[in-house]
Amino acid sequence: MKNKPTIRDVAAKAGVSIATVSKFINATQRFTAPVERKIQAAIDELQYHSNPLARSMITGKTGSVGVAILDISNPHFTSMVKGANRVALEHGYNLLFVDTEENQAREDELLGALSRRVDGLIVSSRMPEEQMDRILAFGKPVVFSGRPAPAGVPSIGIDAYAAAYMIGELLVKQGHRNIAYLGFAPARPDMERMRGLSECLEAHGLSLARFEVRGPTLVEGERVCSSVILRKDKPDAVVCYNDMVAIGFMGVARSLGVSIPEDMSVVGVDNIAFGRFTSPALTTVDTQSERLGEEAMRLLIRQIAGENPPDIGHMMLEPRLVMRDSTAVRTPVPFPQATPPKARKR
Amino acid sequence: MKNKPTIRDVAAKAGVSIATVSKFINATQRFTAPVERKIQAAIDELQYHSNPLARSMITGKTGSVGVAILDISNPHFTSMVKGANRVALEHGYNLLFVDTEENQAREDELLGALSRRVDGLIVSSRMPEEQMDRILAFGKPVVFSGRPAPAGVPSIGIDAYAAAYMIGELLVKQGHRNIAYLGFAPARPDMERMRGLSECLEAHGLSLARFEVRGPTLVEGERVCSSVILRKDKPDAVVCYNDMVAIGFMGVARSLGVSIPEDMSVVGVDNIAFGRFTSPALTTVDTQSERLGEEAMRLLIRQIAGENPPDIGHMMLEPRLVMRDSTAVRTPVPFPQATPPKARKR
DNA sequence: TTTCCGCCGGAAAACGTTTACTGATGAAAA
DNA sequence: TTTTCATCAGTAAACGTTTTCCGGCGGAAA
Repeated sequence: MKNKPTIRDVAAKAGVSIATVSKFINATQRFTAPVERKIQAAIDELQYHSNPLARSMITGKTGSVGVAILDISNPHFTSMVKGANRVALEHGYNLLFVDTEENQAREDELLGALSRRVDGLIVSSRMPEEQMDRILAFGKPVVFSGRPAPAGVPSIGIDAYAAAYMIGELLVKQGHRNIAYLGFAPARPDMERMRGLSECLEAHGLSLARFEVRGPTLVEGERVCSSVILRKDKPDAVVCYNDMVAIGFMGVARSLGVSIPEDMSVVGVDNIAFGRFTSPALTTVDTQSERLGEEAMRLLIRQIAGENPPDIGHMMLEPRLVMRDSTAVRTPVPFPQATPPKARKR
Repeated sequence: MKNKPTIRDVAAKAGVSIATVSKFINATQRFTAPVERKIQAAIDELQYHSNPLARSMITGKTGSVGVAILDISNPHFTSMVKGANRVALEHGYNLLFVDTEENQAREDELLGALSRRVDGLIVSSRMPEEQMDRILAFGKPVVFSGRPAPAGVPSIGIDAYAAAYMIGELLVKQGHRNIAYLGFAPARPDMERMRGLSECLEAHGLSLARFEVRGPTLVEGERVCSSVILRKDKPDAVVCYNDMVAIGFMGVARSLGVSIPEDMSVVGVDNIAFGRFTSPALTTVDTQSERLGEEAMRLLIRQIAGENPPDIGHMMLEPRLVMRDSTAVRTPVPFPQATPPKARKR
């Protein structure tokens, strides 16, 4: 009485075999009306729900997909998850998610545990290279989302290089001459952003100052702020790894008496919803977080359905500049202070 | 070669029986050194990981817990999830989560699917009353978090009444006389907030204006803003269902030329991280989101471990006022405009 | 009336484990 | 040397399904 009813209970109550019940439930064969009626009645009465574990054992399908994200408290990722969740649901899949920030060391273990519980995996966390083979040995379809993927693995992301270049162009055009980047070293997506930015500046004969944050978080943005503001050659614009860093940065910048954008322009990346509500509202680059999740899930589901990975390949979303109020045009200083124009070419 | 190795493969390679391998893996029995060595070698070589589904079928334990949350894009919930995730991990559980906002209609179905996949469930979404019996029939331990629970089900939450009362006291003490509440009707947690606020105001001889938002979101806060600002008898303070609503509200209030807190005070509930970065910084009540998740998970795990629900019962976290800059003291208007003092007592 | 075929429903194997239960082996106790 | 007993390893049943195969039944065709 206490225990969940099994298919056997239903079969007994309906007076048919378990095979018949199974086939009825899965609509894999039709039966005569009285039989179907009896089965349905038994199911209703017992409140029977088939055991997904047992089903999965047989079919090899679980009906869930895993999502490994870096940090669930970052709105960029929650948007992604929301997008992914929506299309997963549309296709009858559930989401099983792992916040890798918390785990790190246990990631390996988690992956192992996950591998039999899901039909596929979306990896959105940055991850040490050595973990890659683990992923590739995952044995199930994998899609990388918002981060560079190893060769042969379908992936989707935004063009981080283009995004950064775009920002660079904007800032230079606005007359900024002393631009700093707040990012973190080890991750490759960061490399792309930085490369785009510095190559853009180079093209304009400028160079890029660099400050390191240890993570894409509000508190890191706050932490790093004082060092960039107290720098002897204070930048007139900072571009941040993402909106979180930017928002954190702006918060303490203001409390330190630096007014944005008058004294310094700030731009972020991601276009999280809260960027509209800071003061000043944050200029940023939209990375289409939700769409990223949606497309990643579509890619994954197509793979699960058995389509050839080769013709799926890599998908690149176009970034879009979102102009708000944290950047302002400068009357550019024609040349660095106390240095004759010629010297700049040295 | 393509297929995942099974325990049988390991047993064959090690030259022992599958029972021996199983017992070795689960450390449920010791074996002689050479045997253990052979098994370990076989496992390493084959990269064997036991199939959690098959294990679950036998043991009846899944090693995962489900979390049903209302809306993953609300930082309050992500904090909760983060807390829950942390202690789940500590106890060797994984998190399986469901964003009920997206589902609504399918919630029933999801619950059914979930029930065999998890060892317990944390319910944090508001949910139609009729779903309750479904939950109670879940057959696995359930904890309600941050929302009222049916009798007999362990739960944890903050004292919403106290929180609201606290806010009321603050506003009245600051000299506000025309206070409005932005909430939504059907949910019970909302009722508690509203009751606390209105009873507090009543105690001071004031009454509460009420505006309806359709959800605890930024956009709802934005949407409702104009109607409260354009109201003939414009409130001098609004308390919002949560920080999301408050932040949205403040955003459009500013763009409509209402300056906060000079023209109007605003206070939220939850103390999400972004509240520090709006301008003005948001006065709010801390609901200990992360702790809420942690404690909910502890409660759940204790239940799963077989402790008696009765002596677990209900847990209530104390709210804490977080004073920031979106509220200001008013020089109270001694009596409503154009109305003689006596009339107020009517 | 016989033959054939399509439809309905059941028997049983399989999925990959865990876990009684059972034997066998050797060492310690008698 | 025999008995006892703990220790080590294996056999087989069970978990709740899906799915293949197969037999039986009835009606249509001959």
